[in-house]
Amino acid sequence: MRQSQPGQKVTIFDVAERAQVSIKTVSRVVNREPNVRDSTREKVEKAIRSLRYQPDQSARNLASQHSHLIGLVYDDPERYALPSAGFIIRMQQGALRACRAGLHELLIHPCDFSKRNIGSELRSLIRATRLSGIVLAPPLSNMPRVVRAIHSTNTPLVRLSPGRRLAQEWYVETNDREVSAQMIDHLVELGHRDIAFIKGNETHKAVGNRYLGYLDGLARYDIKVKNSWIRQGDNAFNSGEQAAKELLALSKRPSAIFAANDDMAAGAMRYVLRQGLRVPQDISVAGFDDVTLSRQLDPRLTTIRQPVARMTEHAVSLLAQSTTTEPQGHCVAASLAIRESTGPALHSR
Amino acid sequence: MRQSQPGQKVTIFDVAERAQVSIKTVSRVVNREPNVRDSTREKVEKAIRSLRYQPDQSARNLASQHSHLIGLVYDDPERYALPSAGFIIRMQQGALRACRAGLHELLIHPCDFSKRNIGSELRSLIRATRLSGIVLAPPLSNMPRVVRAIHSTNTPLVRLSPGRRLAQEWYVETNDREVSAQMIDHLVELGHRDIAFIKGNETHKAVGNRYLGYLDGLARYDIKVKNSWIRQGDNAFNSGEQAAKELLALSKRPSAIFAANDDMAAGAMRYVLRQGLRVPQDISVAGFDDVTLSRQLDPRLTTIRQPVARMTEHAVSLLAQSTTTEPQGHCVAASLAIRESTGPALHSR
DNA sequence: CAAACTCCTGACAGCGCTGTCAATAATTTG
DNA sequence: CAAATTATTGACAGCGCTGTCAGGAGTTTG
Repeated sequence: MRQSQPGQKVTIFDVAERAQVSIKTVSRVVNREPNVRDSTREKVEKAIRSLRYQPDQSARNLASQHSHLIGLVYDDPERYALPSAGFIIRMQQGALRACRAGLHELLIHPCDFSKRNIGSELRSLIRATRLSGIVLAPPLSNMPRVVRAIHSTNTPLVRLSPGRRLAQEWYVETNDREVSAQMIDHLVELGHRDIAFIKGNETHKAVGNRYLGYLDGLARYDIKVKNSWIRQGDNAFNSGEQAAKELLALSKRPSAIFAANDDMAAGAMRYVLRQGLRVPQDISVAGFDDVTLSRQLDPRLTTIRQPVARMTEHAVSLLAQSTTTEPQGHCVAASLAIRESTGPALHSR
Repeated sequence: MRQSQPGQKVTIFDVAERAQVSIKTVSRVVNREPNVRDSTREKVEKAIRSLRYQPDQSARNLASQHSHLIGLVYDDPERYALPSAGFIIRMQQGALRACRAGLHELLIHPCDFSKRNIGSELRSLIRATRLSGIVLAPPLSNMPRVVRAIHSTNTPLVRLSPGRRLAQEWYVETNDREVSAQMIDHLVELGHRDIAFIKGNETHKAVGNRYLGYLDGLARYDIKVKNSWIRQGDNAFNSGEQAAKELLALSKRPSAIFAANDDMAAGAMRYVLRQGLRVPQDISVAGFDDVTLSRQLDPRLTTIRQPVARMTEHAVSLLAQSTTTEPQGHCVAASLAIRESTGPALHSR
């Protein structure tokens, strides 16, 4: 009786023979197809276990005309200063989790979103590897050219935080706007009413939603929007610093600064501290994203944790259903991470 | 005459027909095999271009019995606080670059190095996907169990910064020890002679080499090694803080602190600053790794930049030759990143 | 000029699996 | 209980490519 000898490859034939069924039935069991009698299934599973059979991916791929490979496509951070590394790692982690649960492997494909020919690049990738599905991260998920290119290949696509959603499309998004308003709740609870906002770059639609959430939050407490307290940043550290400089120069300065992302919040906080002011005693600072940096700052930054991993995880599992189900969207909730950079407002000042 | 219609799959037959050769000859051209007449090669290449033919990976994989997939296996950072995210991203970037140059795709496989069964986990992965090669990052690259498991599958393996190198093995390493001594050069040039060292966890053999480099450096200038200035850390931020505390408590304190990694250096710097001392005016601090954090500290940390991306890039290209060449090692040079946390020693104190 | 090479090319048999479809077994229905 | 329906299984033909090997073209040698 043949046992799994190291190096020996166990094929579906071996399993079929051992279980006294046809290879097709083994295939059914492996692929979790319906219409297999329970007793047969068990028999086959037992044979699989005892032989330690593992289906050969390449063969499955060729025969089934798709690769069981999920592509995770995101903007290449090589151009950035790598602040997004943590973000990418978390995306990968979530996607990997779902891939393992299904029968998939993960192919990562960073690409430079400023390049013209991403469309054809992705088409090549898809043709060559026969990707079974694609998860597209922002800002690529908001680029019509890219989305169209993928659609033209008929490859199932799930977009992450798409700006405008089209009908009949798969997507996963977060409640940016809502949770952004929750940050205002938090600040108001601490006694703040003079809350400034540093806007981000609008290319990322999601970042725009954060501003709307800020407005929602203020409205909820009948706080009047003060335009001088709303500064435009560009998502980068420096622009946060600059915005803080402008805010502190005002005759009436805010007691709290909420930035549309952590980098800008960090920049703002640095400026505030350098001016000899204390955070949070003199001014509270809050960000959005919960990047690694936010926990390394002193004081640690209050921010909003994006459930990035859960988003990609969900996206991949949607992909698994995509052949059988109608397109649908999904919202994964973000949550506040309250740390030391926000504190009670000192009205006594 | 058939043109590339979107969605239409172009097979090797189409190309063969167009170029008036057999499919085997097309295959030869695609795979860059020798023994094809130049004129034939050009004819085929022209046909490939005009039809935009792309070989089907799955079919190649099945027929050739290997996957053209390179596995990048590293320790799962999910357990860590993600400081290593930048490191992982850079590994991926380098590997991807080489993969694209060759005809490969990259499969990432983070795994938890503390788990018992990584060996069988990797064997499964290899059998299922028929990985053509593996790049193994530290600390996994130093675990005999893991290395043995991979060897047992006869899959080409390149280890990154392996501790002990075995004969007849592929590896890529950096000159940690040497460059570590260069950091001493740098500090001595600034006038320092009282240089403390914070050792790291010895599991990472490479980290041990950094300590040796420190000793080499001191020896070079006939500086006597002072044991009280050598503290043991565990690679984490806190242990750096603790070490600095011990160092500052000494009657004769060092004028510079060199830590075996950036996290510990950052911890040390935080403690120094909190004591009201200035960096670098009162004490210089240097690290090793050039993690993202090091550029976000204030002052920015002088450190050593590991050419991580180039290491993996090289590793993948070694893999490509591995079938034809004898195993060999390779050393990629690291370099100093001198920033604001190191400065002239003030002997006048 | 035949013999002995080397270089180039093509025919053909799979690689290990899945899709299709037909056959058979089990179950329900009138 | 026969007929109709549904559930379960297997035979077989590829999926699109590469490895093997044999044969033809081109070159060199004695």
